[in-house]
Amino acid sequence: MTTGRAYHHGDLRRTVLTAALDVITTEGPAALSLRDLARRAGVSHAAPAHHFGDRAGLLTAIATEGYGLLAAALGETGDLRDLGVRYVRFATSHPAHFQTMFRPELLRPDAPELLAARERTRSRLRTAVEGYGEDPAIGFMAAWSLAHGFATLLLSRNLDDPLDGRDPEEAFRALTGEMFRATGSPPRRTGR
Amino acid sequence: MTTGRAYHHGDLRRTVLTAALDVITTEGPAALSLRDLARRAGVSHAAPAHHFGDRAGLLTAIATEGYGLLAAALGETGDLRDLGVRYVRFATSHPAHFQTMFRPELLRPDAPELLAARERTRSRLRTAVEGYGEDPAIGFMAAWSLAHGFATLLLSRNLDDPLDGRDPEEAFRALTGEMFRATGSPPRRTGR
DNA sequence: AGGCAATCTAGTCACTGTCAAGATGCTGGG
DNA sequence: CCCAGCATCTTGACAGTGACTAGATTGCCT
Repeated sequence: MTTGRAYHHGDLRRTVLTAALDVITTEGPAALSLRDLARRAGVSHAAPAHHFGDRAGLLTAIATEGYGLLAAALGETGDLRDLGVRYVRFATSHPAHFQTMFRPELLRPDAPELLAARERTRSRLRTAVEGYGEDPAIGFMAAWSLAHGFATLLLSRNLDDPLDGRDPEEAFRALTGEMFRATGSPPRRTGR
Repeated sequence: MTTGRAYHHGDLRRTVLTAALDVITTEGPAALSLRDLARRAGVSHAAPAHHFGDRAGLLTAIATEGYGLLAAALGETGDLRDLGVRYVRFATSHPAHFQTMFRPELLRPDAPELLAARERTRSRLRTAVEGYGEDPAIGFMAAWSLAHGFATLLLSRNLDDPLDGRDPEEAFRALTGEMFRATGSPPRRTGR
């Protein structure tokens, strides 16, 4: 019944994933209901569990995918400021992934695919920041904190007033301009 | 039964609140169960609802209290860097409040006490940052993003590696030192 | 053609939030 | 002093949820 073919939905895994992203985008990861996702996909209430195990498994899959997408979104820029802008852009264009990635209490903490994807993305960030300040670890934390804080406040609708209609990416660019103005090595511009 | 006096627990509201803070600290706001809190307080399953209405009401109360505590924790410093350190210190010493404050999807979005407390704290931040950069709104977002990002990454256990045993507050101080080094007006030191 | 594993269904259980109706104890006005 | 009213708490019920089990269906591989 439901969609046509009774058994073997075809691509249930992907269908559930995108439905989940929809829900998370509008109502947050806490509002996720496996049964609701099953209804949306037109399958029985226990079907999603077969693909993801349980709720934490589904969210872990989303987070893992998110780290992959983030790594791709960051690209190969050598410009630190561009890197930050891309980080912010990823958060606004993939809010569900972004939110889920930073809610460890909802994930399987030791899922190997997740750990691998996260480490790959993190080392990408780390090497990109290298050579900008004196202490690489401090510089890494500084750059990440700035971009992450901006993205987080943006998604939680805490920057609406100060932005006042401005484009978030442009605001972030201005913001980094003000802060990084005279650090050790100025960012070399790459063609974006 | 349970604790001695049958009816009229005495301070159920506060008891439930602190139990909730306990749970949120270790397992996050999503793991909160009103029935579990009732059990911990030795009270019937529907008793908490009388004080908070529903789950969102409880979390809204926590967030409201959090904004008050944050305003108090920020104090009256004129030193921008100290202000950031205090922001980070608040996040680490009141993790449950901090996390709840920035999860709007779990809160009553238009609770007047919440809006008032938030606006009071936010304007405190805004005026503190005023006069540091060129564009006040940009400076406000920059300072807040940096402190908030650091605090958020810290609480989600994303900075464990780069910190490598260092004291978070000291790391944040070093971090701001590197970033703000040559902005418009250097922070004037106040006796802390 | 036949079996096998992947996929999905159906049924169940304990748990949760929320609501309604009733019980209990405090408090202040006569 | 007492009793009416009110805040507080209990009890019971209902729908929705995640998770588990056993069984049905289907595509694939040899």
